[in-house]
Amino acid sequence: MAPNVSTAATRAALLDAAREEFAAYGIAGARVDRIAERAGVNKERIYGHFGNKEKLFDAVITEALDELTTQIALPGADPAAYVDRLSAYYADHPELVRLLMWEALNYRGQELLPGQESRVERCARKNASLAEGLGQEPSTSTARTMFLLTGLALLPAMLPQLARIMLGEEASAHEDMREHVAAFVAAALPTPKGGSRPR
Amino acid sequence: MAPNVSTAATRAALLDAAREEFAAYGIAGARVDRIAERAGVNKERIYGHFGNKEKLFDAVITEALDELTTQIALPGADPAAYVDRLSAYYADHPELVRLLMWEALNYRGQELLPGQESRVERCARKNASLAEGLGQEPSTSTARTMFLLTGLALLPAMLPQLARIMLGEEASAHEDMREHVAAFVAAALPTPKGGSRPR
DNA sequence: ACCGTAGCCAACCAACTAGTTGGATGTCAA
DNA sequence: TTGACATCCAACTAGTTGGTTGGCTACGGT
Repeated sequence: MAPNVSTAATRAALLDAAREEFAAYGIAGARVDRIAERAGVNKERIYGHFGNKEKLFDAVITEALDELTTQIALPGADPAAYVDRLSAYYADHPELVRLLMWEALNYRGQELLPGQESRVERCARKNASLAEGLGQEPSTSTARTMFLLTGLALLPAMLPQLARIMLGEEASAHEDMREHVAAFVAAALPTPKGGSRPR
Repeated sequence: MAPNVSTAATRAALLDAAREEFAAYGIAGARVDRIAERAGVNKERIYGHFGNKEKLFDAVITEALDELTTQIALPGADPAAYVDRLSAYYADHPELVRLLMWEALNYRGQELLPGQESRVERCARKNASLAEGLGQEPSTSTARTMFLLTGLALLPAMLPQLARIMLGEEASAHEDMREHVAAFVAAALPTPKGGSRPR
């Protein structure tokens, strides 16, 4: 029979609990017992729904990236504005930043990433949008720029300890930092004159 | 009596082994037994020299940052060149990048970081150097720029899985990426005209 | 010669951990 | 009514782990 509401609710509760636990502690540091407890579900259900700890992590990061995609529009004609709203999203969702970091540290170079095909596809669309906004054809160069924009938006949340050392109390002024990042990007990337229209 | 060569050698071997283990697996994922085995030293010596696992990590990252400081000159008048050589250093020492990431993920906001005072001091010197190179006074704004330059140099090694998704095979072209980062920085930051001389 | 100490070791310990097992309950189709 | 199956649970298992302990050896000072 089709899974009923209760099964879907169990799965959702486990994903929510796992997101918090993996964001805080990573894959090796997360505890399966704690995830189950936080979800109010038996530990065996984690294995029933997801198979093992690592597949649970994959499901968590895939879901978090899906949510990002539904909420943040493509770069378009204004990369600085794009970086600004992406920065704001990451500031509001530090768990996604941390999940990407744990994933990066766990990455061994060749194996497929969770949801790889759709992630590649989405990034290609972002690259195309950025290229159009810059009045250029999509290329490796524009993809590198897209990578740097994504990275710049992530940096403040990725390196809070470095921000603290470098900026002291000002490290808490997140909005000022976001403006600084957007200004940096605006200076680095020319806004195209005439021609291209934003979508 | 003063520690003899053998004691210093034990400590050095433990630090080397710990650097590899912590870089690869982080604090929670590292195994004390593996560190001791790799160092060719009894596990109890870790506790004898460092106290506990977390203090060992602190010693490792402090040593790695000390080495960075001895090898990379201050920003000076050419921030793009600075980012280029910093990028090259991080590309050659991915273990430092990873240690900074594990530290970031372990950071809980308020507690002192290992070697905090000297790290703050070094960053203040970098900020002063950058500010002078830009023909400005050191300020929170120049400190934010310094933070972004440091972050840009770190990005490719910090997010290899994202680079892979966004750039495909081109993700392995590290030198091209470094040039792209340096060009991005050169575009974002004006080179001062007249006035300031590089140190 | 003896004593104290530094530095080292093998073995140990108490607690922890991911994953499994045997069984219970509810639902639906025959 | 019965059987099959999905979904759930408490208890368990086999192995892991950070840190400790009791003792050995070498060395230097008295």
